[in-house]
Amino acid sequence: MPSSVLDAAIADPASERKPALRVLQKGQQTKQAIVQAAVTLGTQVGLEGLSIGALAERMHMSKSGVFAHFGSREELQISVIHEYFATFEQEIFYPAMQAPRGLPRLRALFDNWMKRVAVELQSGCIFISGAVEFDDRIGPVRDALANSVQTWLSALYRAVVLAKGCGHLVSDADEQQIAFEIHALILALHYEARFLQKPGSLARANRGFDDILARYGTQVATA
Amino acid sequence: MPSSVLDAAIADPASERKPALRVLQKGQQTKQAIVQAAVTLGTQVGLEGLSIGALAERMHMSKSGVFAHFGSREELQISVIHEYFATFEQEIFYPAMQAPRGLPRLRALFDNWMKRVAVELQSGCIFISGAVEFDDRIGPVRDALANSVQTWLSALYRAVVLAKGCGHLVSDADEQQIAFEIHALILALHYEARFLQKPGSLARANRGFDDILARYGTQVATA
DNA sequence: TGCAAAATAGCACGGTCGTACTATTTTCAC
DNA sequence: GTGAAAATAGTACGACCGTGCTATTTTGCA
Repeated sequence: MPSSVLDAAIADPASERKPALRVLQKGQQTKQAIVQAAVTLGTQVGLEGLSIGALAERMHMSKSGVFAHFGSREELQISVIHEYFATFEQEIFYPAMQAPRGLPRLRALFDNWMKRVAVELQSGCIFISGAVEFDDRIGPVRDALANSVQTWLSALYRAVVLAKGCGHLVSDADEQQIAFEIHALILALHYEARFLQKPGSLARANRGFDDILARYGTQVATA
Repeated sequence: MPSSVLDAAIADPASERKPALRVLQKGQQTKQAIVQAAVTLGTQVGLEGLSIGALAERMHMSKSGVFAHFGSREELQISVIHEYFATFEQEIFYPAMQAPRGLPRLRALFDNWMKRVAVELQSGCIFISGAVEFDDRIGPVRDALANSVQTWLSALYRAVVLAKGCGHLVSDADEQQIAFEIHALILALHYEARFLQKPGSLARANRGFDDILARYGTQVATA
């Protein structure tokens, strides 16, 4: 899939002589707007609940007008997953990379995540709802979702490994276990705050994270 | 809703004179069979994915034949929730009550839960998928689901409180925090093992529970 | 400014859904 | 065995779904 003029020219050499292949401005522009709206809608009703008709209505477009941009519902769902992952990177991952390696960065990662969860408690998280919807299915949508989640959790895991490498975590700390437990806190927060609407959940997730650091952190880190 | 002949007689005094109101055997019998099949189907496709047509096909019945037992799809969903909760009680809660109060009982509760999760990793858990499906909806189905989950989590919470009361947990242990973290382990296990199919998840959930007990348990308990 | 191509709309089809209404079959006390 | 009531089947309706096909409109370089 060519994403720029350059890519298109490389992919199709004929375009050098026949310059009919030009930059499509309007199309890609509205497509991006559709995907944005689809993410908003998808966080509310899930990837499965996302329908082209409802999306078209929200965009003040016809069903076929929306449909033409993707060619299939699955392609729309995959676009939503990619876009959602991009905002995850933008809001959580990249800012955390500014923090110094080790425990500060790990803490920044978690804190940014928690800040985002505070938003998601009103709308929902596609990585969580999608996991439930596609856990026993196969196909490209599941693959896209699983890959995105895997990439994200790997980033978390690498932050833990790096923290241990910096001597910020005790030498016998199990990085996989720590990543598992951090993930667990986020999932429980979503469940108890969003579905059960139980107060104090946010504080409990934070406290759980602090406890993990207290258990595995070294004096070097706290100093 | 009269669930026995006695209840029916009490609810409607006329039935004493007019014995036309008799025990309906066949009907309730097949209704129970339908609910059982609906639970099996529901754990696979979720409460929202549960359709009367698919259920009828699996039961070798007509759509209207199945429908007549419930009167609405919502009532079917609620029946499924109740039935699912009952098996939760049967397989996890009641057996754990046999264990002595305190930490042994808490551990039995968790162990039984883990045993059930091992089964659910192939099929799914309605309490988890339902939470995602109904987290921003209102109505009787959401209420039934939330109530069942609340009841279940309260049982877990009370087991923690009881353990602390027995002196099996340190006096400054936060029971809500402990219940939150145990719940978190189960959710992460479902996510990582069922959706991501990551090996070692079961061991990590078990290790997380052991860590909680190691942190908050007293010498009295381990002795 | 014209004109090809891209973007969007309109329409139709087959499918599934929940459910209302009616007909048929089965159950079970007398 | 009979007959009323319960259980089940049959059928139809309107709504929404994804998607293919054919207009119509809009875009943007020549």
